[in-house]
Amino acid sequence: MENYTVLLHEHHLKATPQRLEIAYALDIYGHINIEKLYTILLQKFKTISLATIYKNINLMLDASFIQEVKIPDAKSVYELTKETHSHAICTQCSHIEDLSLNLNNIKENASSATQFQIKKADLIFSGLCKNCQ
Amino acid sequence: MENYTVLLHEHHLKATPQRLEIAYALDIYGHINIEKLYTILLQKFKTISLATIYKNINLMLDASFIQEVKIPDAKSVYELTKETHSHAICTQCSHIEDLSLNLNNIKENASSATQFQIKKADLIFSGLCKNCQ
DNA sequence: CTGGGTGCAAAGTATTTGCATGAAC
DNA sequence: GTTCATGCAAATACTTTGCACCCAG
Repeated sequence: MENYTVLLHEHHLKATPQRLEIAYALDIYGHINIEKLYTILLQKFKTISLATIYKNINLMLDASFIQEVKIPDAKSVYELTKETHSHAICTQCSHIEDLSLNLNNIKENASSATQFQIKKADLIFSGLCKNCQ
Repeated sequence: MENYTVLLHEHHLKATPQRLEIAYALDIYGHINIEKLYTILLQKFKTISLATIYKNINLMLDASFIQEVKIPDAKSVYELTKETHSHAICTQCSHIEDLSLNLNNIKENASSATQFQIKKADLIFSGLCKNCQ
């Protein structure tokens, strides 16, 4: 990833320095929670406020520029919107990894079991990452 | 389900009237958020406080008497601990359904893809329930 | 230039804590 | 009787809002 300005514009968001830095941080770190994002942005913008973070996160969510990932026993983190994928989180070090899994079969099973018209499946694994085992 | 006193004791929790009612409400409704739980308990205990709800929910979570279910774009709900299962939520009416799916295969795939030692998989489907389609 | 973004302060909402009283075991 | 739960009030944490000023397009 490189041109966050274009990416923001594609989502009908103005490319302010603060937003560019949020996009950059999400891209580099992969998954960040509000608190950490604030800490990171503070290094670049000495006077940035949490209100700005929250406003932008909410706008970016509305614009589908980013996605929220709800994690068991932890605060939500945010990531740039990419192809659909699942997550694995380490209960020891909190490291989060993306993974692509084919969920078509399981979606069909769920659909016939529930009679739901299923639109998406959020799947998150918890365990120990390679380093923490 | 019937004897919530025994069930509470099995989890090393005293069987107070408030807790019995929480257990009953969770059993009947299946999945409830804090706010709704408070509303329900208020009918039985005119002076119950939200603090009591929160304290009990946290104790019950610690004791694995109940589980939290994090839902996309909505507040968490709680359910009595049962066999491992997945959830489907209707984006229209918020109805939540439990379903049993065999995730062994997908867990193995995730394990080899991430090198994680996987302990659990939380899977939640979003879509339209039979009534809302 | 103009619409929208930023930062600050304040408000609003959600959750936790301390403590005196009361109930479970 | 002893331990722990309850309910209230207050404190803390989290998130949103209003507004004056400023910047991206």
